[in-house]
Amino acid sequence: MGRSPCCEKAHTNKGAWTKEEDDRLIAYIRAHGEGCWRSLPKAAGLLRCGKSCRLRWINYLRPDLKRGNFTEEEDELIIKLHNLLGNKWSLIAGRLPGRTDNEIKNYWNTHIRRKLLNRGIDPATHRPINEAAQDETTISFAASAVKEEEKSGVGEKDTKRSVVLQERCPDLNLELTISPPYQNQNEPLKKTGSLCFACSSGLQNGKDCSCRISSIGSSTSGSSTAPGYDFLGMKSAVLDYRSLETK
DNA sequence: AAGTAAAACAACCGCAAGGGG
DNA sequence: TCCCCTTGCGGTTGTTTTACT
Repeated sequence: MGRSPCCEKAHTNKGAWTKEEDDRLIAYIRAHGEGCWRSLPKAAGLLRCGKSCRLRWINYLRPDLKRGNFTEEEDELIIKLHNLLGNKWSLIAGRLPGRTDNEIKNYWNTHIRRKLLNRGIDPATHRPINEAAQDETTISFAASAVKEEEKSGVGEKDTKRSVVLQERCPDLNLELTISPPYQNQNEPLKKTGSLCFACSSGLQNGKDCSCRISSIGSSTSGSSTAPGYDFLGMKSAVLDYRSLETK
């Protein structure tokens, strides 16, 4: 027994929306507000399924949407957030007013991935490509999860998914203790090739670069007593993440 | 101008989480 | 506590547009 379909497929339109359908949907939501997507199509006189209406509204018709090209600032913000959150497009979208998760996802796949690759950065791990390929011992959030999936080949999809989530968003996991990858604490950061959040995002020497700070021995970071505290930029990243609002 | 490839965008599908009965 | 329903999310596919030969 499968679940019942979300709608009567035989009597629903699919594909591109017409102007008339858009108008109907807008008019209905203006009059009644969002919500009750399942019953909305019938009430609004649309031959669409509720999911389709919701998607159309959220991704295209919402009045607060900011259409047009992404700015350089938005680009960098998306990269940072993706580094932090992984493919949590809705969370990323929550930090970009007027942008939708779908829009950001598409933009990532068509523009930013290539941009990072051009910078020599693996878009999945946000680490330099050659380093990711060579350094098998260093933890790489996304890459390690993928490797684990490939290795195991077992159907424990959920387990794997949660592993990925835990590793990418350590702050969410209240059980695990987060440990930075092994790193000789006496060795200067430069020598080990570890990068701060900014550098791993391709923003070498940018204003967010903490490598520089670490390397000149900033006392504010307490780097001598807490090496690795700035692990992949999580010092700032965690703070950022905690301020995120869920939709 | 026509054909083809690549890029960009919109929409669909399946799954999971959360809430209510 | 369990089951069902609704909603939301992320991955993927399909279609349209643009660039190139």
